Amino acid sequence: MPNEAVRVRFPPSPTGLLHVGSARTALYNWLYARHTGGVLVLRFEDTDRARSTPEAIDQALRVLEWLGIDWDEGPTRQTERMDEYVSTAERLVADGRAYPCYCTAEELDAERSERQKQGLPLTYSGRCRRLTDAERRKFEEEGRTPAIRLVFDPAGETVIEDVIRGVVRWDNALQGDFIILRSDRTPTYQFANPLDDIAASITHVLRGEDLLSSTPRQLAVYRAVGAPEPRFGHLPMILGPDKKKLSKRHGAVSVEEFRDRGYLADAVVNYLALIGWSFDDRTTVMTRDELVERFTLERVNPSPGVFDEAKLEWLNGEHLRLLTPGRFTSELQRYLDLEGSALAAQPERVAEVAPIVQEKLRELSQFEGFAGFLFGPVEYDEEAVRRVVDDPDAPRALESARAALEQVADWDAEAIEEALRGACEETGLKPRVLFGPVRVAISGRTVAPGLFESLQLLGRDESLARIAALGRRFVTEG
RNA sequence: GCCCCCAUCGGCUAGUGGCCUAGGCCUCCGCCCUUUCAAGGCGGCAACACGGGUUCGAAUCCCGUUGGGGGUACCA
Repeated sequence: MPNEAVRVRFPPSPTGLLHVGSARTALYNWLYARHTGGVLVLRFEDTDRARSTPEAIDQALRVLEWLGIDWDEGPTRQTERMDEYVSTAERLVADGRAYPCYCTAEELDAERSERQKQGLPLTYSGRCRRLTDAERRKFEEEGRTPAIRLVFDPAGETVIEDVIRGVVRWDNALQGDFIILRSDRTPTYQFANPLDDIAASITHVLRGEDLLSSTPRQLAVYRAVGAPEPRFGHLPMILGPDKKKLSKRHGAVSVEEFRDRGYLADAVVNYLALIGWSFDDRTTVMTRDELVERFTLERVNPSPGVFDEAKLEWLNGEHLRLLTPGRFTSELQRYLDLEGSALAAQPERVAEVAPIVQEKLRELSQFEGFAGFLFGPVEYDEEAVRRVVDDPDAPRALESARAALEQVADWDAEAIEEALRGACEETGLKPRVLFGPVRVAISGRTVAPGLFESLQLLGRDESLARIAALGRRFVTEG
């Protein structure tokens, strides 16, 4: 029943941190492979030796693992296949499909600016293609080492049926012969990339739109070596809030930063899937399995999308709530360990507190500020304290709460709630008026987990002590 | 300069000629939840870039303009 086995690939160049744009490309390839039961090939394009680093490879591997993107073949590296690129280039020269080019960078620049001036496309003139043997010998004697250029037939046009953009066409006369092997004998991206895809029998090339205009040149390589052509699908770019290509100056753009800030991999995957793809007109929160089941190329959008951190944050909250309590606790503990938080040293306490914050957090990084008062002494937020001090009902609220809580026999959330509501009736104070000061008294803030659960976890003595302590402020400050 | 791509609320998007006085989600604003709130519930603001066609009928098709993006390297 599967027609043609799908074979896709993700070929990052290990020259820096894995960008969210690259991660999205990896994700779409992975989703497509998993959805179709196909194969995902991982390969590192490290022919740019000056910029490629082993650290970047490790980092990319860790990020993919964290995101839960696994691959079926590889990882391979282009530097392992150097001989292959060179011998293929030589064969193309022997076949007359490529030729040595002796032009220097300066000559090329001059040519380009001249064409620029004339309003012509900036393509290579092809002058070295017509060199005589004698001229070649002369250049060699001058010590020039040639690069190899592939002959690009200027006749007609190159047409593809892009999987997500439809028909795209280019005038072949505007392409020009391009370099496939540098003068140092290393291959260019335009050459190594298609050759590797051919070797891996890739059926679908799904990549960013920034690579759309390099398609004709790569197709020329397929044709030169007589390989069957793949389908191409160019994914929309991810933009920053200013609609420019997303970059460092927009803030966090490496996937690791989001991991370190306490985002869940599932939330990041869900969010990334939604930039450029949608399932229908109403589904937003999806698990990894749902994404795999629903992902199709037909629903990928061709227009670029802005990276919206606010929505990622919200989605992360949704995914935090989707976790089972046990899983939430372990994710939280893992995050605290990673951050080197002091709270990480009290895993039992973390496990006790986790359930009462799971409904409220959007990011794991909020935990410490949100529930730190349950781990040690309170740190009073000045603003919160002032609100209590300015409240004429506060002294009465604190005193009645203290008195009521003192009478609680079994110190659990239910009994605590009953006692505090009783205090409301007795004093005639509205719950929000009475509970507010109590909250500040025990947590030091106006924002905290559920009040009754917090009191229970804090313990009777500590709770009463904190309420009394805040009450004393009225004596000294009032 | 030249080539290519894109164009629905502030953001992500649904919409493939009539179901659209354009739907959902995020943000923002307001209200509610006899517990604050960053959680939950409810409600509100807010868009088919512009101009021509085609058609009985256009957000949807065609052309142009404008705007944005990408490419134009011995980077990938």
